[in-house]
Amino acid sequence: MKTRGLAHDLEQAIPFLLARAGARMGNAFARALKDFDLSLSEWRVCASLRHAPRQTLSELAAHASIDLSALSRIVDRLVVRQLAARGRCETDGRAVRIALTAAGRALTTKIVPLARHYEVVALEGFSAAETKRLRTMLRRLYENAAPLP
Amino acid sequence: MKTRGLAHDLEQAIPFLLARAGARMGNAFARALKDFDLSLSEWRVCASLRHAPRQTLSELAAHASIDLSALSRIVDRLVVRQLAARGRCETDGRAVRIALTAAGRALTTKIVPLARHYEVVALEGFSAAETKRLRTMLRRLYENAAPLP
DNA sequence: GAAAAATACTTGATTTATCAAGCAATGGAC
DNA sequence: GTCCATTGCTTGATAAATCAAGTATTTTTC
Repeated sequence: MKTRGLAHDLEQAIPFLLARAGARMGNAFARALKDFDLSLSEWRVCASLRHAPRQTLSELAAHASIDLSALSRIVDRLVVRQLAARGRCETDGRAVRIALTAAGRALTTKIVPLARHYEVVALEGFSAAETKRLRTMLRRLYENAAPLP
Repeated sequence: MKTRGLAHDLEQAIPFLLARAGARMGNAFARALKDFDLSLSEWRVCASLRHAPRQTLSELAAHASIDLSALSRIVDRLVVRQLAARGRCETDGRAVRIALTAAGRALTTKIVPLARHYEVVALEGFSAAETKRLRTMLRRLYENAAPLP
C-alpha cells in the first residue's frame, strides 16, 4: 500500500528542495558580495547588463527575474553609486535604457570569477552531462510553472 | 577558442536558474495559500510539524530551512491563530516544543493536495526517474554549498 | 485627430526577512 | 557548589521584497 499521498514529507518535495538549495547558494554568495557592497539582486542586474548592455527596465526585469518596482529601486542605488546610468530610450519616451558605466563594468568583471567559483563549488561531483541535464530541468520547471499564477 | 569564462551569461548560471525556478514556483503556491491566510514559510512549518510532531524550534528551523528569529515570529502567529501551540521541553528548560493543534493539523491536511498539485504541474513532462535524479541533485547542491558560509 | 486603453516606469505603504543584541537555562571546569 | 561558556530562544532595529496606486508616454479605436 502506497501512503505517499498521506505522508507529504516536506523534505521530499521538489519545490522545497529547490528553494532550500537556492537559498543556501544565494545566501553564501550574497555574503561574499558584501565585500563589494552589492546585494544579490544588484549583482544580477550588473551581470545581465554586462552580457546585454542597454536594456530597458522591463527587459532587465524579465532577464534577471526581478520585480519591476524592486528593480527600479535597485537601479536607483546603482546609479547613485555610479555603477550604472539611466538614459531615455530613443524610440519610446516611456522606456528607460539602463547601462553600466565603466566603473560598473569593471566591478562586474572583477566579480565574475567569484560567481563562477561559487557555482563550481556547488556543482562539485557533477559531470558536465549532469550539469547540463540539471540546467535543462530547471528551465523546464520554470516554464511549467509559468501558467500557474 | 572558448570564451565562456569571459561571457558568464547569467541565464546559464545554475544558481540563477535555481533561484528563478524556485521563486516562480514558490510565489505561485504562496498566492494559492492566501486563500488560507498562510504564508509560504508558515505552510512549511505546518507541513514539517505534521510530518514530525513536537519539534523544538531549532529542529524545526533546520528541517524547514528557516532562520530561527524568523521562525520564532512565524510560530507566534500560528499560536495566535491557534494552529500551533508552544510547550516547554521536558528535558531542557530552554527549549520549546512546537506542536500543531487539531485545527492546525486539519488545515495542513486540507492543503496537502494543493501543494501536491503545484508540484505535479511544475514537474509535468518529468519521468519518475528524472524527478528522482533531480531530487538527488538538489540535495547534493545543498550539501556542497554547506561549507561555503 | 481626439478619446480611450495600454504600456513603462516610479513611488508610497505594508509586509517580510535579516542581523545584532539580549535573556534564561543548561552543562562543564574546578 | 560556583563560575563561565554555551545553547535555545526572543526581541528590537534595519534592510529588502511585495502590493497598490499614480504619472507620463504611446498606441489603438473610432
